[in-house]
Amino acid sequence: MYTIQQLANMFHIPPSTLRYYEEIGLLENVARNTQNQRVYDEHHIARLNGIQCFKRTGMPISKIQAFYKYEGNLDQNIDNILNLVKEHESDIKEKIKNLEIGLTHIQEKVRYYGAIKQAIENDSPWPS
Amino acid sequence: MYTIQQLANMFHIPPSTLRYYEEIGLLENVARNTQNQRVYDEHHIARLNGIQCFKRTGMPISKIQAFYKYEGNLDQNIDNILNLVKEHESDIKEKIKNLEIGLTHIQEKVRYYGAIKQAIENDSPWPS
DNA sequence: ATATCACTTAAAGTATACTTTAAGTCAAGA
DNA sequence: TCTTGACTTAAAGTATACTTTAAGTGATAT
Repeated sequence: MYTIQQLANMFHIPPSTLRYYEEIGLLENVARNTQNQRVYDEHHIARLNGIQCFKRTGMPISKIQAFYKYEGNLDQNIDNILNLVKEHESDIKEKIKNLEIGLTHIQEKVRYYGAIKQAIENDSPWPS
Repeated sequence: MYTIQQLANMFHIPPSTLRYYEEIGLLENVARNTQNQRVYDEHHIARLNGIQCFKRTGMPISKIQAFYKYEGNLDQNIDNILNLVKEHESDIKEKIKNLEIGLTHIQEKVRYYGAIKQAIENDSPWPS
């Protein structure tokens, strides 16, 4: 049993984000204590781990919502959920490819400006 | 010499985005014809290639702006620009790492739900 | 008793990066 | 001449994903 602040610390997100995730249906069945304060459990920990995995890889909220909607009724949605994760797999691979192409260009720029810096420093080595 | 529509086609972006980039200073010195219409040249082609490289790797507009600001006065900003590109290099590497970690998790899910799908199909192979 | 703290809500606000709209100009084709 | 098409502007609107604010509740600390 966890308070909203404990979960916030655990996942390095503000409490407001946890309320927001609940509001949009990403966190479900959040219990309340006698003071009407949210009480989370292991299910929410697991769910948040999943959410953070999806978010780290750039899955939009709408798709994360769809994923957990399908998860809640897996028998009827096994094809949907399989398509969703496969599609996200390709998305990630494409993102990695783009980043790798971009990385080599950026590294060229690092070398290029590094060389210019050297040239400038050699041009006036002892500022008189 | 290119019209806004030609550049838009070339870079697969709407003309409004080209106007927007000019408005925020990413595209500079755009000439006008007698009809007051924008006329772009090879410098803008080169600049847009650079911008798209930065954008593909997730560099925020504010940083792209800073890059070209430094580029315009390189002598005074060689350290700034070198820091900027090196920082972006690390950003890209971290993004790739995150995506690769996420990818293995997603691939586990693909296998997991694939197995479930098989199980469901074997459970009722001939719907009577 | 009172202040403080951790929570609660609904609604409005923020950041980023465009995109759309409305109103207008200019030149060429029917 | 009139319409069409490609452009122009400034301003408002959109999408995504939160974040902040304002007002309030209830338990604990002084």
